[in-house]
Amino acid sequence: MSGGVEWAVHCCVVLSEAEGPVPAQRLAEFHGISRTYLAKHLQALSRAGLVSSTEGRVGGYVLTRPADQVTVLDIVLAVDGREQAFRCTEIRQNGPLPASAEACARPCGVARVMHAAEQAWRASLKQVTVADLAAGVTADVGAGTFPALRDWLAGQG
Amino acid sequence: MSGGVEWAVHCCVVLSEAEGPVPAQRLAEFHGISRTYLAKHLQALSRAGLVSSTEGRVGGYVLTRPADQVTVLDIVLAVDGREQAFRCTEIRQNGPLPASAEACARPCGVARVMHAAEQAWRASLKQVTVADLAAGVTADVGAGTFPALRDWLAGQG
DNA sequence: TTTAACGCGGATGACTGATGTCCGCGATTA
DNA sequence: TAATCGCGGACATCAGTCATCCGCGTTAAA
Repeated sequence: MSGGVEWAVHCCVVLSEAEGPVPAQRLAEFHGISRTYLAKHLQALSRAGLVSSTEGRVGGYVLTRPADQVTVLDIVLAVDGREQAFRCTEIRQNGPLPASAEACARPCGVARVMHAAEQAWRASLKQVTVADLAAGVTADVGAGTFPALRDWLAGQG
Repeated sequence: MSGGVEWAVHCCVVLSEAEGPVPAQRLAEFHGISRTYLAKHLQALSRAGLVSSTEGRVGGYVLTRPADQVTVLDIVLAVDGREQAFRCTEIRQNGPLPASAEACARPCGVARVMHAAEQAWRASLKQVTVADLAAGVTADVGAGTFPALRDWLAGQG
């Protein structure tokens, strides 16, 4: 699992609490991470339609949907891609006793188990929204966190 | 997710249906995969205690436990390691507004969500045993599959 | 007793993907 | 006109996967 997912989720939480477009420069500075590399992941979020970007001088990123309609799964799939982590190489078709062609119409039992587990993983991520995460931050580190964030964002602009 | 997991699971299914120790050579030949590389994964299974190895001339691998007491999760953890796929880099402690030390006693909300999803993934893999997979093979490709496998294994010995 | 088959672990190299940077382009605003 | 910003491609680096080979000790058959 790529580390860019962590950055992207944290950025979405920040965007959900910001009042206007936030440029990648600010997001990177706020999180203490690489600006150029974070830009890649933000562009992936933009291509997936999760965030909207405004170009030009006072540009930046805004959440496209309300925070309670953006799940963590949405972000993970946008950054890490939609393909399954398990890739069946069909080794049942190899060797001296290969499976018949008609038996290979459906995926093999091993692949089915792996894909079911991945579905469970995705279902778990789908249950949590960016709004839930933002509420968790307030509960964890205090109600003053996001006002302070907004002040810092405004002070930089 | 490493491809060696797929090999290891298939090998465990074969071992569950074999009558005696099966050497890595046979397992690799049967699946049409690299012998030397498969040996690495089998050694990982051995270190994890899932299979027992007998050295020497007629050596090979045997399942240590009954097939209905070996879960797919056991195999995955043995081959791919027991660490979580998501690694929190604690970016909440970076930047101009770092989280306080006491707030960082517990993992952050993002990490909690990711770890919960991984737990769901593991729980799903834990529900399926090697015996279940073997039964699935019989259902998918016919009851004659494992007898033919045993014949082939005996014929090579 | 010799030989061949086998498991084990370390060293090694190729390859793939993740990570990270840089540059040029077009858009927008001061 | 200049500065800021998003976008995409090219590029370099690095870690992990994939795969091979070697030497060692073990065991059973010839």
